[in-house]
Amino acid sequence: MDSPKLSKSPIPSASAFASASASISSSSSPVQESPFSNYISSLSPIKHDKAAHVAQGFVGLSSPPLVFTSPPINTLGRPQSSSVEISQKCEGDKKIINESCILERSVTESQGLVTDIKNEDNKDDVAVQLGSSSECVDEYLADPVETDCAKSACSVKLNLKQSNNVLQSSVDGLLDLKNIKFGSKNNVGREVDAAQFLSGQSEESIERKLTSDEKLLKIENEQGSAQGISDGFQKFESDRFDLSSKEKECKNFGPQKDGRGDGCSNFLQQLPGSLLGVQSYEGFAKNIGGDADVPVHSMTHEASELQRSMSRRCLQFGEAQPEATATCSISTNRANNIISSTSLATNSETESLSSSHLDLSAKSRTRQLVNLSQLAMNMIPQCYGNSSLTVLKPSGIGLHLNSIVNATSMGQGGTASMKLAQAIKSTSTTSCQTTENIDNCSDAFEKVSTPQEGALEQKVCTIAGSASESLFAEESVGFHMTPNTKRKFSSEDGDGNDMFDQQSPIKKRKKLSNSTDGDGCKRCNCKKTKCLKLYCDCFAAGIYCAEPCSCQGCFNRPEYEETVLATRKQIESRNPLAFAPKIVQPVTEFPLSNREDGNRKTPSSARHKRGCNCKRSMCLKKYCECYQANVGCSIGCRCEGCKNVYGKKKDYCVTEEMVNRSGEISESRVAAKPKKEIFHSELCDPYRLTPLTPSVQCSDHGKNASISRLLSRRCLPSPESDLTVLSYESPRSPRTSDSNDILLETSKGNLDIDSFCEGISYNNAVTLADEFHHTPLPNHPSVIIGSSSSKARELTSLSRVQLDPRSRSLTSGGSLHWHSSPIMPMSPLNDNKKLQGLDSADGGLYDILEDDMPEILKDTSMPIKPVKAGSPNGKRVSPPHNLHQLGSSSSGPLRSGRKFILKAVPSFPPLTPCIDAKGSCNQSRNNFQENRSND
DNA sequence: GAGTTTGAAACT
DNA sequence: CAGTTTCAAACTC
Repeated sequence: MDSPKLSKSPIPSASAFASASASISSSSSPVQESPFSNYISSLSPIKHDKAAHVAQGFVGLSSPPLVFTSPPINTLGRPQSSSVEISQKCEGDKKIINESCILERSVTESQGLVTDIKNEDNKDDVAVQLGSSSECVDEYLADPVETDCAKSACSVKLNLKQSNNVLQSSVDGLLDLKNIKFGSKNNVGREVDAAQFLSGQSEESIERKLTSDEKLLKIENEQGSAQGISDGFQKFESDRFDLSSKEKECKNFGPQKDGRGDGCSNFLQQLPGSLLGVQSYEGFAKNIGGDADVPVHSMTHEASELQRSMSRRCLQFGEAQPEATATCSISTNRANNIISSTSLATNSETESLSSSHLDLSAKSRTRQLVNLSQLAMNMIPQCYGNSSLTVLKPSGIGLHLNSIVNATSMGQGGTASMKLAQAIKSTSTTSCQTTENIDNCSDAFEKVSTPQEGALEQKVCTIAGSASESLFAEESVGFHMTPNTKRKFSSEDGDGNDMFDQQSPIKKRKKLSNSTDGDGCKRCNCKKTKCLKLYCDCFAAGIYCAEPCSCQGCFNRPEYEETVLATRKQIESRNPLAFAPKIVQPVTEFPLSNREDGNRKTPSSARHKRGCNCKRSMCLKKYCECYQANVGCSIGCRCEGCKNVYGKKKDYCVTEEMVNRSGEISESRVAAKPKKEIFHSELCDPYRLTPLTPSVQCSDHGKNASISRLLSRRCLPSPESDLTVLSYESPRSPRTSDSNDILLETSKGNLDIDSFCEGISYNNAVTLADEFHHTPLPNHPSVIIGSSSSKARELTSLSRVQLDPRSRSLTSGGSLHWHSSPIMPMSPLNDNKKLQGLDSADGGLYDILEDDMPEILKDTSMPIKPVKAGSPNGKRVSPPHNLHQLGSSSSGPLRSGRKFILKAVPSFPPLTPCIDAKGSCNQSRNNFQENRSND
């Protein structure tokens, strides 16, 4: 994990903000970029922890910070920056009685930031929102009670609105001011929290500051600057729980009725999650008190805890996700967001629950929603329109063995990864906090929630799990849900803090239950490594050792956080992917027939990133990491006599072989293959080396990187070959089948994001990212082709070449690309040169991306789907044929890529909100279709 | 529970 | 990069 310090240090964030602000002005693109970074960060524990790490995440990539700063998604960058600006303005203008001026300024600035997006209408909206936000703040400050109520109410509304807006916008595929606005709004609120929080200021100090500001604000309010507080409040009371109505309003999305809404949200955001939040919450509760089922007191208490936890979470998650500023917790917030958005259902119960919850989480929600939406857009354009839930899941592609075990056994829960915990560090809370937060949330739900509680909770859990899992692509890439989380959920009390406290009885209980419950959580028994090496499952999984552990001299504990972090850094320096999930789920699922043995269907054709090296266990024992992870062996495995019940390497290879045969591409590739790969392929397929190296192979952290390079190069001996690969895959070849499945799912309308996301192989993710960055969705067909993990690489390389015209020039630029929003239209035309250059020029960056990148990013699943859907031509794909044709017919690989795309495109149509989101995408898409029709 | 086996991680 | 050592989990008894 990244050093917590980085995440802690406000400086990075500040710089990020500044850059973000700058980037904001540039256009929506920056925003889009952030999601990837987030994914990346989430996926790789290392990067997650720190906000900074986003930028740092792929240090090697040299991604420009600005890129990451994308506004909405990258809450860090934009939000903060905007918030900073706003705050500065506010402070500077404190004396200014006329809010309108402030608002106008803020609006103007915000508009300036959003230069590209600017629309008159939007402007109005922005102005309204901004003003409202400021008003809200002022109001809040002015009248603690009423404002609190109003705020809470507003926050609820805002949350809903924002979420709705975000969702809607996402659905609409619109990356626009709204998102930006939200980001900026959020930023405003955050700034206070984040800045102070990060700076280590105590809540009290914050409160004092607010108080001081309050006076000024009060004055402003008195002058009637805040129109709507009273009105809004009244309205709120009348409608406060009418979430549906709010939601409608949000959907209307027009200028927000109440400026307050924004302001409230802002205010909430500003709340550090400390006293302010509590106060607001209290006020809210008091106001609502009569109606509230739960005693105000308890609610307040919880609220305070939630706020605190939120803050912590925010920090943690913020680190976990670069995008998130200190304020939001990703998993929980997301869950909340999702819940609120998804379950916005008008139920009073839900309302009450959501209201309390929303208030608390309001800050993060918008952000999260934005992030999610963006992520979804970036990652899964097709799914973008769908609920955030779907999006979430995808993120968690890779998992540590521990995580996997847990995940498999658990299903939902998971403890916050160490990474997250590290993020927490800044807050001085332990890693357990994440879990704690979750617990708190769950508790809050329980207390506040009504009958739906269970459902909501479950949703939350699911969401959290998905989020964690996904970002692990999310980290959660990001987030690795560990057994601990599960425990907490399961446990009633679930005191997150105690989670890691070995001595706490609760832990013991948990341990007992856990050990027996088979949550799958591994606990270490390290004796010599002090749990500071990858030998330690806990450490490797990014979690602190807990009570269940029997380790000796353990330093993998919150109290030794610095040591842990330092060690992690060291290890990461050696192998950036050391803490990345070992199991990746390539999109490609081989035909069941291939997995005969796979009696236990490998959940999603997941594979071990590096593959196993079993010699004697025949992959039938837990010695085998593949087996242990319940995944089949793949080409990447060097195992001998593989009998993995989840999937024999041989089968895997056979599948590849089949593909190859159909494509007949393999030979040329084989020639190019490096010895190692040949060796692998040979193992798999004596006759033919599988041209496509499974993503798994790529995953060898350091070592594999080189391999991956070789592979990519091999794959790209000629642009044509690349094309061939693409074309080849595009058809319904076995490989494509996976993609097709995905498409089918999507077409059904039930995009199984989870599976989809999970399905994305680590490498694929990289590919995907590249593709996204480089290519607009319309062009993605090629990407689609690469759905299979093995394909992923080729595709990746190919996509790079084809998709990213800049690949050459931007060797390091890869990072940029990576970060760049997927939406960014890529120049459809790529030169063969680029392809060629790709191999050599890409160099480390690509390697990093491919090998190191979370598969989610790489995953071309998105494109795949379209391909699949569009794969009427599936058979057409005779590999050589396509290659040559493409190559010959089209002047260059690029062209061939286009052709391929054309074929694939047809399937796309349904897909993508993302694409639709941007006109450019649509245009390209249309063009593409046209070309296709012409062809 | 001790000892053995195993393969990943770490080291050279 | 390959080989060796170290380590801890998995396994066996």
